[in-house]
Amino acid sequence: MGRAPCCDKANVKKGPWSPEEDAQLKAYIDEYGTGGNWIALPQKVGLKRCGKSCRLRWLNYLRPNIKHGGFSEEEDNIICSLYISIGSRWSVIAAQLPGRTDNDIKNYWNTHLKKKLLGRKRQANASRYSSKDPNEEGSNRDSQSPSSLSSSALERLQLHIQLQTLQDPFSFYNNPTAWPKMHAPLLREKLSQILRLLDENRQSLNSPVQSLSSNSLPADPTSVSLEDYARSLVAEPSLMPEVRGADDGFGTSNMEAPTMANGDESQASLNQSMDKFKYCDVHGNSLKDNLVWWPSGDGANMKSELGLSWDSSTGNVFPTDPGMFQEFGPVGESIWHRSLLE
DNA sequence: AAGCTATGCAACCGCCAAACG
DNA sequence: TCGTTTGGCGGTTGCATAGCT
Repeated sequence: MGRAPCCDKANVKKGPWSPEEDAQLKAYIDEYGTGGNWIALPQKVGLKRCGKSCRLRWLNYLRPNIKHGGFSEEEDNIICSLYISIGSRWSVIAAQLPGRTDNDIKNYWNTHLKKKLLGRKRQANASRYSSKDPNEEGSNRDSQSPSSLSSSALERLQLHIQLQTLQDPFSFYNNPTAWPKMHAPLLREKLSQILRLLDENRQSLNSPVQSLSSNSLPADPTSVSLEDYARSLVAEPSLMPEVRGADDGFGTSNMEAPTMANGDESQASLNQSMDKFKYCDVHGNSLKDNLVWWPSGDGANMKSELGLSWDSSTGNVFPTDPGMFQEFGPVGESIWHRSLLE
């Protein structure tokens, strides 16, 4: 038996709010406030609405100083940065953008920013795969399979790598101050996890997709390149810049430039694989010239609220708390993963 | 002009955790 | 301590509209 509903659904109006209802609710709250009890509010106001519905309407639409649409580039940058750092915590992100609601930001991310950043093809792939086959029902939900990956986490990882590469694929070799944009050991560990799961899933699904070293490649060239890049980093730890500072590796202090691998056939190989996708979105469209994602302004006010560190020299945000990346664990199947299996 | 598809967004649903008795 | 209520949140749905064929 489930929990009791918050209101009598049979006697509650649903759907879009009329201007009259808006006016009624607004007038009441302006005069008396919410009274600290949303459930009781509709009755006081004289509305046949669920208390939750009133709350949502007030917070997302009627509340003073709400902005709708017209997101600025700076707001775009903040949303992208925070999404990559903390994921879909829309209320936290909204708290950094005065006048914006979590719902608005969520919608804006889903309908604009995600596409802008990741491109449209992957969206199409994702929807094509989503639960068409009854045997796959729920397979794209994070909670279904303990041995697969969170789509949100992987999406963030993909964005992170993509954005890093977008800025300068070899910044961590050439510019000590630019490193780390992501904690290297953690990144390597998570990449290993992802790649292992990709392999496991390919085997278990008997996928026709060949290994990446073969001539038969999946349809999405950039995903291939990302995977290729990831494999290079995992297979050749000397290519992965090491953090040699005295702290936990998440701060910006005491970082030294990573050691270059000597030799370097392996680096040449890495260069080659990275060249395949740098400056491209998932379709291979060039991004370099028309996108700048990291805020150039002062992000200091976000640090304390979010547990983030902000490297003002590079404009990158990363967590001071290692647990912030716990979602990279194997908790769900990814869209990225699915596109690789095509 | 009609039908179809894609897109954007408001609103709903259900879960979770805090507050409360 | 436990059960219930409520607020808050993120994910999802469904409708209106735009754009395309």
